[in-house]
Amino acid sequence: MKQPFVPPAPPLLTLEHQLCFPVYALSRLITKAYQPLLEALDVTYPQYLVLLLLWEHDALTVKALGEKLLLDSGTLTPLLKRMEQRQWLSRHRDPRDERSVLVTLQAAGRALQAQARQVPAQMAARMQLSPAEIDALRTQLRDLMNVLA
Amino acid sequence: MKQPFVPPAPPLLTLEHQLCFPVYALSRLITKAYQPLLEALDVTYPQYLVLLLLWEHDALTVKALGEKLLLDSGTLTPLLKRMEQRQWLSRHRDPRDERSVLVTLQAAGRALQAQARQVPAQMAARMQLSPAEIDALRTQLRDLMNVLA
DNA sequence: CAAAATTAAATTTTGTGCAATTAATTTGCA
DNA sequence: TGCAAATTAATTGCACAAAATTTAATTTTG
Repeated sequence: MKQPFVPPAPPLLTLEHQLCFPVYALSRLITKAYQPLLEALDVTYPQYLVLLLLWEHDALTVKALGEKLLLDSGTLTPLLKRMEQRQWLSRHRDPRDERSVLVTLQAAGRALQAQARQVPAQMAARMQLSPAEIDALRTQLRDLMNVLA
Repeated sequence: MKQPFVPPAPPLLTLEHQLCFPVYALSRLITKAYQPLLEALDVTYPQYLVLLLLWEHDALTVKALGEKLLLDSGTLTPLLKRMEQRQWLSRHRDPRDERSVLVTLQAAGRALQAQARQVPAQMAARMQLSPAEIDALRTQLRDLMNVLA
């Protein structure tokens, strides 16, 4: 016999019902999935993101990198210093505005691009998503980013 | 006059074309969005996730917490010690298996639940998504998690 | 039953992230 | 011109996050 309907109190305050957790956990899973691909280049995941930008733009200020990656100088400075030590990039004050530090891609950093060429396709395969699915999800997440940013 | 068609090399190796970056950035934006709500409870975001689980289960081993949150003991142990210092929880070896540490919610930790009651609704409002949209996105991200986990 | 293998945490090391503070410089504008 | 306000990075301190190693306890096996 059916029980009379009693609306249960919505159990919103559980891990299972949060949107935040899948984003948080997926972010770490993705970083972990990149790792075997990136360690061939001896790059960490955030360093790879910096390289993606420098491969496109060749030189950017710390501020510009921070705006594009949503990271502040407290995070970027030590990360960039490590990359500078490996001669992937150089860091110099902009002579026109001594407050700015210009980050410039070096030859060794440029050379990494060739080794990274297959990384996006390998990751796409790993995620078992079609290009269209990836595109749709990316757009959705970007929209949500714009709401929160 | 139209140029003859030359298929451009697909610019996959740019930040803009990565799925990983929106996930990574959104994760940090979400943590940041939680912060004003959580600092009223004086909890960090990962600590809040631990509390969500303990509010549901009352007591869990470090291993069980790690499996549910996808975090290892290197991350959890210092985090749990800080929560123990505040009397939100206790940490004791399981007498039946001394290898395991049982994490048990304390009264002060239970009391935080009342203060957190409105957090999920406030976050939902902040994200400007309907319950159905949240649910759909969560499912999609969970699926991707399962592929990568 | 004892050696080997497994399991669970803790510890150590390295690398982000971010808030808050500080220092240097540039810009606006009286 | 001169100087307060704004801008830009660096620095400091704390909290994750994960890999690798260590230690201790338990289970498996011969």
